[in-house]
Amino acid sequence: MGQEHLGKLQLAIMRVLWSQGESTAAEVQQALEPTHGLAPTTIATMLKKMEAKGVVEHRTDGRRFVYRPRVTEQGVTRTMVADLAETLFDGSAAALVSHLLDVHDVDAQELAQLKARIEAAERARADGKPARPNKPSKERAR
Amino acid sequence: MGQEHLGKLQLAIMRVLWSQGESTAAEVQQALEPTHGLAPTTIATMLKKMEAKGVVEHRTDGRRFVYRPRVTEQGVTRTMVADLAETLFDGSAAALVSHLLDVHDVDAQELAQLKARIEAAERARADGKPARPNKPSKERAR
DNA sequence: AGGTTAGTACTACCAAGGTAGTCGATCGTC
DNA sequence: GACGATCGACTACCTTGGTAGTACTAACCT
Repeated sequence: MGQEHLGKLQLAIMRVLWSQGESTAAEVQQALEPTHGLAPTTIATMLKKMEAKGVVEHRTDGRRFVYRPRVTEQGVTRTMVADLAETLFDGSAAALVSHLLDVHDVDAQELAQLKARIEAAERARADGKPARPNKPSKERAR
Repeated sequence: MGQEHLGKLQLAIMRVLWSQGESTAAEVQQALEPTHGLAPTTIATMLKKMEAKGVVEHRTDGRRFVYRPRVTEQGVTRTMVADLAETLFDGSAAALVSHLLDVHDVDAQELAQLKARIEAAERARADGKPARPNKPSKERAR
């Protein structure tokens, strides 16, 4: 099963891969050097574990391993947010949004932007557009 | 630092404590029986670990341990959401909301509610003070 | 060719969540 | 007073993320 459930370091590594495209462990390590001062071997090990999990894959170029993402940023973000929404809000995206408005600060400017987005979404609904053919709305029974 | 960072089982246990108030390990286990079919010892161990972390505490009633939450549901939810927003959206609540509108289905009715909330928040901003009119009851009981 | 270097593999550790068995003290009962 | 049922304590194991040292090997440099 493709668990696209990543930890912080794994996320950071994926971001390098997403933005830089194919990279070797050393390249990833260099990119992460400023923020995470980690040993090259740490990155290499992490990449290996991530390959075992299926989120990256590698090809061999001479004796270097060139890694490439196997999942998209959207996909990862999506499943991670969905997962949190699931455990915390019984799967309701609306409840999560609600919580965010309640408890986390969103400044006036952002509020206005959000309102515009919502109105856009409403218009899309009204136009009868499926808005976005996404996954088959899996029943969240529980 | 109070790590109020809970896993799924820990969350489930906390929910029992939050809704039932003080409970023994056995009571928690019984409450969770239908959904998680776990051994009583598992719950007891988990409670012990959770106490070590500071999210619950116990008092002794005869030889039974009666556990009680030390953190609130709001607090836990808040830090967990904030944490996800941090790792995924660089701490921006607005970006997370944006993502939710983008990618996760929020039906028309929910959109309308959300819009109302945003407008309320905007008014609150303008008035400078609190005011949280209708909170759509975070409804998750089953 | 021989030595240095780069780069992966292998191995090991720690912490935390999750899962559960066994032990020991105690309580109620016969 | 012995006896089984309770219940917490202790212990152990598995998994995963995170971290890194050591070993091996192939390439490169002189």
